Amino acid sequence: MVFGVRKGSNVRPRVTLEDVALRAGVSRATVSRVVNGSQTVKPAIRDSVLRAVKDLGYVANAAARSLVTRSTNSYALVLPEAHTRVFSDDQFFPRLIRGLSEELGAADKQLVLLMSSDAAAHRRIEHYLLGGHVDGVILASAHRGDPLPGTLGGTDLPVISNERVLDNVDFPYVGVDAVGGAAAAVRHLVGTGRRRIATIAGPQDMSAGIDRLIGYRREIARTGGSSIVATGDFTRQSGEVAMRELLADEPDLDAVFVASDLMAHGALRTLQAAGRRVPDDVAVIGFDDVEICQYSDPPLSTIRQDIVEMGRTLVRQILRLSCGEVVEPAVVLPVSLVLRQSA
Amino acid sequence: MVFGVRKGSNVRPRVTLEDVALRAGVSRATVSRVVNGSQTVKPAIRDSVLRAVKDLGYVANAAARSLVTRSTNSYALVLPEAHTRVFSDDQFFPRLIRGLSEELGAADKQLVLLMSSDAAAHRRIEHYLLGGHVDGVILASAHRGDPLPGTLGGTDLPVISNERVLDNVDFPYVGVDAVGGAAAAVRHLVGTGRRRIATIAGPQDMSAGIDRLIGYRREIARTGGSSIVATGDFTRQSGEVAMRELLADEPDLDAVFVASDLMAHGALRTLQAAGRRVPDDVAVIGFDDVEICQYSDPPLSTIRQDIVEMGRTLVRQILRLSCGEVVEPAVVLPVSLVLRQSA
DNA sequence: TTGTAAGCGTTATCAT
DNA sequence: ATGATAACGCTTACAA
Repeated sequence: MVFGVRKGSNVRPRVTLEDVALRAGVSRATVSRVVNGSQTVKPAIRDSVLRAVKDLGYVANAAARSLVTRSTNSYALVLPEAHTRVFSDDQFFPRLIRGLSEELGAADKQLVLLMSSDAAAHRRIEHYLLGGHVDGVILASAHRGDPLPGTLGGTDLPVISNERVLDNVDFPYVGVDAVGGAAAAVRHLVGTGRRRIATIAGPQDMSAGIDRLIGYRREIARTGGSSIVATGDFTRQSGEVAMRELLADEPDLDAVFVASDLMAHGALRTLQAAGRRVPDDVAVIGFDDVEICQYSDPPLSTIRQDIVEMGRTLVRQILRLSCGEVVEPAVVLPVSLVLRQSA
Repeated sequence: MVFGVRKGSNVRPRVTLEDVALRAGVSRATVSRVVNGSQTVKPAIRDSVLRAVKDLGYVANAAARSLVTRSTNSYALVLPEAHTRVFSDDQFFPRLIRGLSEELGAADKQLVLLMSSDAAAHRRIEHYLLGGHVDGVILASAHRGDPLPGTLGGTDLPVISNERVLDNVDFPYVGVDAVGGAAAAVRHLVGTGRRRIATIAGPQDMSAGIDRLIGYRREIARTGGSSIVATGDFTRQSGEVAMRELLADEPDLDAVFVASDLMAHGALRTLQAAGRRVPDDVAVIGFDDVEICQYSDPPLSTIRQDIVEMGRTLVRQILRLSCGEVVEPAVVLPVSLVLRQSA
């Protein structure tokens, strides 16, 4: 209580290795060995050290350790705050975090969250990452044009992404089979007799938007149909608007594959307002399988992707990467069609 | 490229203060001063140092700095992963994170995310926090019975919470006026002529659940009515179930105040299934103002709380706390009644 | 105004 | 199996 407070109110004299060593009557080196689980310490000594540790409530200082080991046991999740999926009720973000957190926790690593909201934030993040705060970086949903990937590319920091490809750099990534999922949706629509199948696509500056459109186009082409596309930004509102456009342009459409459930939810409303029955007049399939699918009217058929698992896999890869291992450039997780009542 | 790889693949020889000093022809101390913005450095020297910094791409090493300053510039957000609000489409979690992230970013601090999922995770977190990794802790939605607050209480780590009161310890907190919000909802119901007003309460082991029930009871008592309560766990499903109970017990109820929008959404479905018209037969008011309120049938009247602002305020307080300042034991943010069509 | 040097709390090398 | 001791990269008295 008499110690100089420099910054913060960390008053109590910190317990160090030295203190433990003194109490246990051994050297600092020995305490360090015990604390780090070395097998070359005589059991008796080990025990007395452990007792001293417990008595004193010793916990190794992170900074000191990290200074010498050159590793922090922390990993950064960088994501663009602007990302509409992050702050809607899309559940992408919570699910991702849950997966990351689970797997990181199992490895006794920590997650630091970096939101790249604006230019200032971007500078801060870059500085932070380069300052050796973390052992690796998980890049989520970076947009095309985002400068960070480029910067990171020139670094020796391990990076993993969930995007198929960023501007010029390409990091190994872990994604879901969006192309396949979209194609499966269209295939189902075709298989159930739909003939004029439109799509509401997502933003075309990120894989989630691009790939789902690719899958749609591919399958439409395969069946000799022609593409009918409107574009939204993954929000409900944009879904409503896009659906109106579609209806105006192609009044005779009988199905829509929508690149996100939220947009599909919006589309459902437009359809209802326009007096079209779903699925009788027009079938709708979304993408993501968020909770609202079960509560919409009618319940929404969709493509399910396992974001929690994606998070876990992302972690497994970055962990390997930061051990110097080489990992597969791409891991693609499967998706599945879940049928409810809208198609 | 010839350097020993110890852990990680951090190969490239790290640029240190020393390197910059050498290049700029000054001492390490001077470089340090420049980097830390000291005003006592001659402009010419300052410039040449800055140039060297840029040329070399120097970024101060976090661990080294933190070792001597005893501060990390990071703050932990601890939240119980079990928390249903975290992984539903409740938006509490994303909004909180957004607020924290914004305000922390403005202060050039970082956020580390700690999910307390199980006992093992809990031990890890405790260890992590005690290891001096962070300058302060933000405790979100700790449940009653959670052991962490107690542990933290015996520490000199600054802690701020969003719960009015934890088991035995009480940290300063930043909350919303849940009691007042619930009371306002009931008051509106009474004011519009409702007479048999029930409630679906949330879990009674956390402030969010407790306070909303208190507000309901208080206002019901004030108007001489009698309480009719069922309890859920903040999920839609529990809302459906609770509403069924209510209907069974009190078939003549004409209004329900529901402690969360998700539960209210569930209740709406039950009501509809039971052939009760909303708001004609029974009025419904929720709590939270999540996005779904605008899309439910009918759109849901609710109590709006500004979680982003709560996050920001939480940060402001923990920042002050970790500077050794004393902060007000409680900051209570206002809520507001937003009327849509369900009441 | 600038430099020198003493730590900060660990881990790791090298003797013993 | 254990103990000195030298880093690790930085900040900060204190001296000049």
